[in-house]
Amino acid sequence: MAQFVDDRKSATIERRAKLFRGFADPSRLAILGALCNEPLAVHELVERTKLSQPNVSNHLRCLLECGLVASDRHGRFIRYRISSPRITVLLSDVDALLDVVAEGVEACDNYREA
Amino acid sequence: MAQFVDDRKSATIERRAKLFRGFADPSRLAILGALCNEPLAVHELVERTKLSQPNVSNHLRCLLECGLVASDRHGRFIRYRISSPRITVLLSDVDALLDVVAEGVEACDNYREA
DNA sequence: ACAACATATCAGCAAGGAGTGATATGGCGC
DNA sequence: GCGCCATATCACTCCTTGCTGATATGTTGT
Repeated sequence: MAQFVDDRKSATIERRAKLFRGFADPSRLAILGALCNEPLAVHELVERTKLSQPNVSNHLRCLLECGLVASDRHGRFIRYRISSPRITVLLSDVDALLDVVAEGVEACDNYREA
Repeated sequence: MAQFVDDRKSATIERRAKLFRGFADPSRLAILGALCNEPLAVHELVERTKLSQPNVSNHLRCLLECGLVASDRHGRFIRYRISSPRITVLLSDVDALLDVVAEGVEACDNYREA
């Protein structure tokens, strides 16, 4: 088993932090969750997630740029889809970890509960 | 395969976001990385990570409360350790996902590059 | 060309969250 | 009990980030 990185300034840690940051918002997770179910157009995502259109659009911009989603235009519609099955793996493993620490996470007052 | 959650207000999504938030900081990841290698006392973590003592202490408080780490006092020293192997699994998952999206994540200007 | 529809972008605001320097608290040795 | 060492906490500052309402841009149908 390789050594784990502990240098705050290392590229690995920076990248990891950035990627985790991309998942660390309820609205973002709602969009990803919807897309894990099936590919969807923006207005469909707006409907599913109950988020505002500009908000959804802005999140999608970031997801697209990060390579977490991909898109195809169909006339007026742009359909978005998850770009890698590793995303669903990550969500499952977060849930597995939550099984162990849910109580603590809930009790912790360090991050907002939105 | 179960349905993925897309309701921004659901407890599942809130919890996930909160847990991801706990990993979404380079300093936090540096501490976790060090602890994945071996159990350490605060001053050792300060040394390894090059972070300030109050900073390390504050992060540890949160990690402890969330149940991500556990601690044992040895006289003057309090040694901290990772509480679940699922944490290392999650880090591996993120690395696997980064293999696919590193370029995009790096290019994305949406989150700070610390 | 124009209107309707779908989506992206912009500017501004408010809240969240990380870090620091100083200080408080707890354990140990004499 | 006191001084030293280890660690926790506090108050404040500053930067980051998410969202909104308005507007811009792109596509389609007539």
